[in-house]
Amino acid sequence: MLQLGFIRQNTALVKERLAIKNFKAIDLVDVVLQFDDQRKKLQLESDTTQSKINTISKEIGQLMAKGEKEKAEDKKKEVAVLKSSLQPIADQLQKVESQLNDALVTLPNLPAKSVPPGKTPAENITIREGGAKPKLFPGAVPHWDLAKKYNLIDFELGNKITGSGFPFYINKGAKLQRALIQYFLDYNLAAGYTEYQPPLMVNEATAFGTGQLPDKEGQMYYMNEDKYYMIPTAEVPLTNIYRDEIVKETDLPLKMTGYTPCFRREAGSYGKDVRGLNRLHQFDKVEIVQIVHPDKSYEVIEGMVAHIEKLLQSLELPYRILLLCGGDMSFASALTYDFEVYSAAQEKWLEVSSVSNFETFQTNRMKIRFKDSNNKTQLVHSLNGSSLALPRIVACLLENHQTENSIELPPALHPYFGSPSII
RNA sequence: GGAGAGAUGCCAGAGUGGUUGAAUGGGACUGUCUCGAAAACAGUUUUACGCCUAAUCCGUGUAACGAGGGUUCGAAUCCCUCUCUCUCCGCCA
Repeated sequence: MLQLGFIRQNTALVKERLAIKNFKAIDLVDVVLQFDDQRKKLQLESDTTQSKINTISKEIGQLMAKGEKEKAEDKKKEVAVLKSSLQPIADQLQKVESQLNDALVTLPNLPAKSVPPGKTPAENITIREGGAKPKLFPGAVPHWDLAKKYNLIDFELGNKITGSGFPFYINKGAKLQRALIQYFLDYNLAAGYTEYQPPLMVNEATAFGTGQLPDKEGQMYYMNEDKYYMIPTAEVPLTNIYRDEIVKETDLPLKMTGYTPCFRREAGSYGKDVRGLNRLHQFDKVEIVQIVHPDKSYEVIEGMVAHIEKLLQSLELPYRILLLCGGDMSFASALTYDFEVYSAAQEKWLEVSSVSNFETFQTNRMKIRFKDSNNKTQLVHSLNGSSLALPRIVACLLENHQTENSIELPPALHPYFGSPSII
């Protein structure tokens, strides 16, 4: 969430930036400030009264010790009066605080200066492209056909066992998944990330910390009995590792990576977008997360982009990097780059990674801070990126590298897969 | 799932109703000493939100001893609920 002090000091700028993000309820900014004014006023009243009560209570203690009971009784009456006057103020304060909080939490993060205006994905800016689109032979087919032909993935079986969007990976298909995960993790470890295997279910505080709640509640599977959410991405447990902590400045940057299945309800999705591996309810992903010094985050995000770009190059897939426009960015992000790979048989681009700088939006919710050289506590910045989401990578590997009677894998995968091709 | 014990500051660990935001020890930091270091000695050492302020300094108020309620003039200390940890039993990959 945004920092109140910042909103107060830069009200015009905040409104201007929110507009770039295509946020409709700009008036909420003023509402927030009004609630904050009320809150301060009420707190002053409440604190002053409480202070008086505390003073008198101490006096009562001293009187009792001296045995001056009557005087003490008089003081008690005094306190009773103060307390009854405090009650309505305290109630009001609590109400205003929760109203303030509700409104504040509804405001999305401000887009960075470099974010282009725009409302739809069409207005995203292509930063660069790499890798050549392959020329497929006549008769080349989409990945769902290849998956069947080589018995790699069974979608129907997944339907039987769970439901649509929960495929089985079989034989070489399962091994390819395992190879990719291992390769991606090793690649991240070599770049200095620490590997974590986090829980796949998280509690409410955790889901709130990274911004899934209250905004994207319907996107997550929920365990009603235990009040746990299935993670939609490893970002959620990984970023929350340092929730409510004041880290040492010298420990920054904190770099975490982890492989997890991800669970998304994807309510409302249908049609050809969900065909095959394009959109699933459960999929595998390797994630990278960084907690960094606020001065460094924009440098770090470029580093993360370069990191993922090299990984994609090693897979020999045609890709492009998009700078997302204001309207297409997520609620919590200040700057997002999307990576898309070209699916040659479907003849379309598929998103396989999203790299974002959240600045203090998440860390303000999670209270992840550090002490700077002046010994002042301030919020760190958080970032994350997929490196990478597996299904669409698999789809493109299968489609783009298919030959008449096999699928050739890029050399980087050979040691992990144990063979140069899928036959 | 059943029975019992417990949850205090960076860590260990006191504290069972009244100057306790919190003893003591350790750690960390600062200073003295030293060529430097160690030792010794002295000092400092939580966070959030108000007020004051040019100030994120200083001063000052309120709150926080797992979380949320309650009793009381007053609660870390008493009561209730929840969460978590430990021990024993049961179950079990």
